Amino acid sequence: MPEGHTLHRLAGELQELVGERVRASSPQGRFTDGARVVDNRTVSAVDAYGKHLLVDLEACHLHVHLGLAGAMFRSDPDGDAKTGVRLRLRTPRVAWDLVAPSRCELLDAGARTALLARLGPDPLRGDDPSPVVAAITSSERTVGELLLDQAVVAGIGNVFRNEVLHLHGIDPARPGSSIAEEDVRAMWDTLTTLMARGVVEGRILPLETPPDVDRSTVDEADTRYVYKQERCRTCGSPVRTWELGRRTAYACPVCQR
DNA sequence: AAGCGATGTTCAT
DNA sequence: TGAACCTCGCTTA
Repeated sequence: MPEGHTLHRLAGELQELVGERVRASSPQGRFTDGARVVDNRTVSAVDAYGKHLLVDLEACHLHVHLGLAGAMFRSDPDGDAKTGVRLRLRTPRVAWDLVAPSRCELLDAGARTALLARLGPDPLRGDDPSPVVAAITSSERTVGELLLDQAVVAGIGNVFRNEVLHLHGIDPARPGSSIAEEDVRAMWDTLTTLMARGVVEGRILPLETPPDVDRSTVDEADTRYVYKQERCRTCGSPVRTWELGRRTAYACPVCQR
């Protein structure tokens, strides 16, 4: 499921379409008009910004947001698409199928610019974290809410926010203004590391893995410190859960202050 | 078979 | 603040 690392990984895989003329279709029928516009255009660029995927086809911009349930997968260009496929992009060599997106739309240049303008710095784009530091340390909103606000930081989802706050011993309920600048910068660095690893591995794993553990055999669900855990994996205390920023916050009342 | 929640966001009230 | 929407898989009946 998609946080920023999923989209950046996907954008990397989709580079194989750059320079290719693609056939576009909407087997599901819910993007028929858009597919008609895109059909037979050449892909000029594919990029991820936070959780947003942008596919530029000449003067046309395709915007995809996977939401909670969306996915894109590579498939056989000669086989039939599954019925639920919103958009299929096909070359003679490969087909890419988009399923269950929350957004799949065409943007003009102005709308594309406006979309990017409302996103904060993205740890996976090598952005300057200074605006994040300023936004968090000047806000009375909780740091847990701020980390999920895509205008503050782009690409963070509920796993990364809860895990990074735990790794830095910070209670999600603290106001942003109570967080030291160096702590925000340190969290940014952790996010950069964790998310980059997520791009490579295709899933979210914890910061540390014992040296004797083969990471490929690790069950992803068992590797978080607090997210969806009964007990804190650092100290064993029961994990506290509550609603914060419209999502479930998970935190250790002992480790996180 | 039905219900619900989920690594998400937008729109209506 | 609540509902809606995208889909699927797990839980409950």
